[in-house]
Amino acid sequence: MESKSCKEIFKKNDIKATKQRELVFQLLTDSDVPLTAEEIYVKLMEKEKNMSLSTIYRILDVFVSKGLVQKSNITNNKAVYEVLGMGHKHHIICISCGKIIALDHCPIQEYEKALERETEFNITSHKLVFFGYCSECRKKSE
Amino acid sequence: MESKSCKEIFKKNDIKATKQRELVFQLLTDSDVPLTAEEIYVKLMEKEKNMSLSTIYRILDVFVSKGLVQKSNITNNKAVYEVLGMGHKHHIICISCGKIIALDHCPIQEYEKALERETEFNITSHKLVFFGYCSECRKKSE
DNA sequence: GTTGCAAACGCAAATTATTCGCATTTGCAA
DNA sequence: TTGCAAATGCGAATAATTTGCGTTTGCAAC
Repeated sequence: MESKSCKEIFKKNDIKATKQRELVFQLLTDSDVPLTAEEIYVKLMEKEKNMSLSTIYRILDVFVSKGLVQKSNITNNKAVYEVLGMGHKHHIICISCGKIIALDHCPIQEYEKALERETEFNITSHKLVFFGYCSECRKKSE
Repeated sequence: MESKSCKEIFKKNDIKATKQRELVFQLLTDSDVPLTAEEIYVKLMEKEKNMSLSTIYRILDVFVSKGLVQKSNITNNKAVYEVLGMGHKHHIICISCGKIIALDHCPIQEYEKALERETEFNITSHKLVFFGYCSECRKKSE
């Protein structure tokens, strides 16, 4: 059932269905946090579903270009990926433990309109990330 | 006069004054757009003020750690740096020509408070970037 | 069901931004 | 002027991501 809808999504988006792509998409769909390419690589290894890291990068690029997946460069090193239901996501990240939480609500849609008028840009997207300390890390440090 | 205030700023922030640091700081102060480490490197070369790229990175790290300069990882590759007058900056970047404009106004301060209550995070900072097409690139493509 | 071929994969090497180690130089305080 | 910790320059190391290329695979036509 799951894999069937996965194939349908691929077909609808002109993505050739391969074993690897299904595995990556499934993993992202099942995950409740954004994942890095390497995390996907490791999780698949654990499931005995080895595949090349470069393949994972290529697959993620395809998903991103089709709008199925959002890529976010939150920190200065690794990018994280997550499936997009509807609408884009923002994030809040704990600078102590590195935990990343996705936020569905977007508080700046009206501001974006004003900014378009002000800057004469045609704005197509935006990214918003909050940094701080999560409740667990705050408790630990007390 | 300029260089004097530069030395004063260094002294006030416990930063040892060196020729290289003054050059980098001056360049950032004079620039009306955020610069990458490599852009700084090239601009100084053009002024016959050669210095090592790794030194530039180290100097920028010092400035950032003292709060004099903001480092922003807007795209997935190069970080950009800019001096901070007061308050942080957001950005709008043209996905056609790559031009980056800094925005002084911050539209999400109230939202951040609400988010702190909602997520139990202690939020210390955030990043906001808009992507789109600037007026010049839109004119060109017409 | 075969066949053919473009597209996808795996692997290793390349690329790119950034950092690090270490020998040399420099700013500043005594 | 001297001494020494801190800063610099250089090249090598790192780490994430991309790319080249030979092999494999999905799928459409037969």
